[in-house]
Amino acid sequence: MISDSKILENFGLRVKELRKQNELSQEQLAQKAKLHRTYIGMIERAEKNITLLNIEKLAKALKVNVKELF
Amino acid sequence: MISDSKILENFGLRVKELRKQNELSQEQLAQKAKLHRTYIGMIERAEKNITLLNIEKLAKALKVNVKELF
DNA sequence: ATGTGACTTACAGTCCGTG
DNA sequence: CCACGGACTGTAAGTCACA
Repeated sequence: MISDSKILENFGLRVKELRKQNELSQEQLAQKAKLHRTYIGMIERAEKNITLLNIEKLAKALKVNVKELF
Repeated sequence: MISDSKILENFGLRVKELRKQNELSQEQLAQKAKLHRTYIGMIERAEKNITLLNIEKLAKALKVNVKELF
């Protein structure tokens, strides 16, 4: 746990949920978002405090507005 | 310019807008969000790629959901 | 009240791998 | 296919003096 806030957890769960809906593996999502495969895993497990530019990359790869990730 | 994306700009403008609506100075917002005054300025000017935990701090200080910052 | 340059420390993010 | 680890590099976090 890197923080006592739930926001990273919720964000990670949301990414996982949308990734599944798009039938993507972590690796495929990583490719689409131009991020590293291990990093996607860390985000889903709420182990990293993601930055805004990468949030946008994920939103695009998952075909949703940034808003819908929250 | 730290990126060719507009998301940091839009985010900064949104923070500034909400800050004005709450009639706060950058200094006062910084205090409420437990961030540094100069850091708030950098965010509003889109000079920093803010992380999710700090986005949450700003949302709380501005009394909106994270969603509403986008 | 805010912008800016300079700075150090912490951690975002990558890359190699394993079970 | 994913969780997790170690080692690494780049950049965000956070602060300050001064304009």
